Amino acid sequence: MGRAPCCDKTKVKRGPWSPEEDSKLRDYIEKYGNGGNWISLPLKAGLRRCGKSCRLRWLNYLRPNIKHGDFSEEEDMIIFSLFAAIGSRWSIIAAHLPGRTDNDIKNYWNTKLRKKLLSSSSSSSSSHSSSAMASPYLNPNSQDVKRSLTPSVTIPSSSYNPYAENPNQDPTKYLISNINGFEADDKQIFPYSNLNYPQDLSLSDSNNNISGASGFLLNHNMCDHYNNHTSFSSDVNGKRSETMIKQEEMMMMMMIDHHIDQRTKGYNGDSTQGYYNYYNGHGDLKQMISGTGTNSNINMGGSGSSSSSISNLAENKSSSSLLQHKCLPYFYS
DNA sequence: AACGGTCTCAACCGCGGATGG
DNA sequence: CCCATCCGCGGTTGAGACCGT
Repeated sequence: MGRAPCCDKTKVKRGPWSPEEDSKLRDYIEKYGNGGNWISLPLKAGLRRCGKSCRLRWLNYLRPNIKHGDFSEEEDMIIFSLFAAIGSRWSIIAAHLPGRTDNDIKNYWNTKLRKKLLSSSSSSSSSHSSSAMASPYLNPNSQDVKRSLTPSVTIPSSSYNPYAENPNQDPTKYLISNINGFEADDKQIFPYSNLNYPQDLSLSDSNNNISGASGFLLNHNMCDHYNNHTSFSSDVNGKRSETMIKQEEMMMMMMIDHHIDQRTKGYNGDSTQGYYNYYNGHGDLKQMISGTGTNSNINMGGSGSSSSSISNLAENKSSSSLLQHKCLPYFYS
């Protein structure tokens, strides 16, 4: 016995919305809101539509400040990064892309980005590219990743090749799930659904410098990592699983690569040094973030003489405003 | 111009979770 | 607790647009 339908489908209109219906729905919601009840809204608004259909139409199309089409390369980058980190949680990804809807991002992924990912992962050679599509963290086997990390990286090459071992499996899913390595317990590691992240983060800093986007992603990941460090440190049995370690490694690789990528574009954002160091086992993450460590290897780098910890960066007005105002509270909360 | 294949994206479907009685 | 209801989400569908022949 199946689930009862949410409405009587014989009495509601289905299919594309007419301009008149859009107008009715928009007018009603702008005047009264949805009243906390989508099911009863269509009746009140004089629409012969299912409440769920109204909700969808509003959220995906009529809602103010919706952006459609023309995803920027930075948005691609963010989608790639978040998809690699959390998978197909479109609503969460959408929350990081102001004006974009989960449906839009899902469609965009399925029709465009997914293909680009597959094409980039299948072309193994390439010099380091600044293109989001060719970003080597999507293919940890790439020579670029190996070159950008130290020889201590010990990721079995075959296990990351979606074609070598699982030719019949959806290569995208396999690739991503192996980058993540945490299909089963990702909520423990990246509990995005429970985060208190501010939803209004902009993607640029106060100077409209895109390095803010870099810092945004980077530091959200770092926030996660930091806030859940105990989850990384051990499982319920007090052990660190290979999966957990791999997750950390992969996240670090992503961060490093993303920053290298940003720098090749001429952005002078946060240094990658701290991530290298952490990745290479020289730093303690909490020390690295708080700047309390004594080993210079644990600082967050910064180019030239301006190396600093994250907390120092927070004092620096030239650093990302996101870092200063949005992310740090989460480090210290 | 006609046709068939492919692509896009708005909309639908059904499930799981949250909430409240 | 249990149950009913609703919300929100991700997967899927299909009509129309687009493109190549």
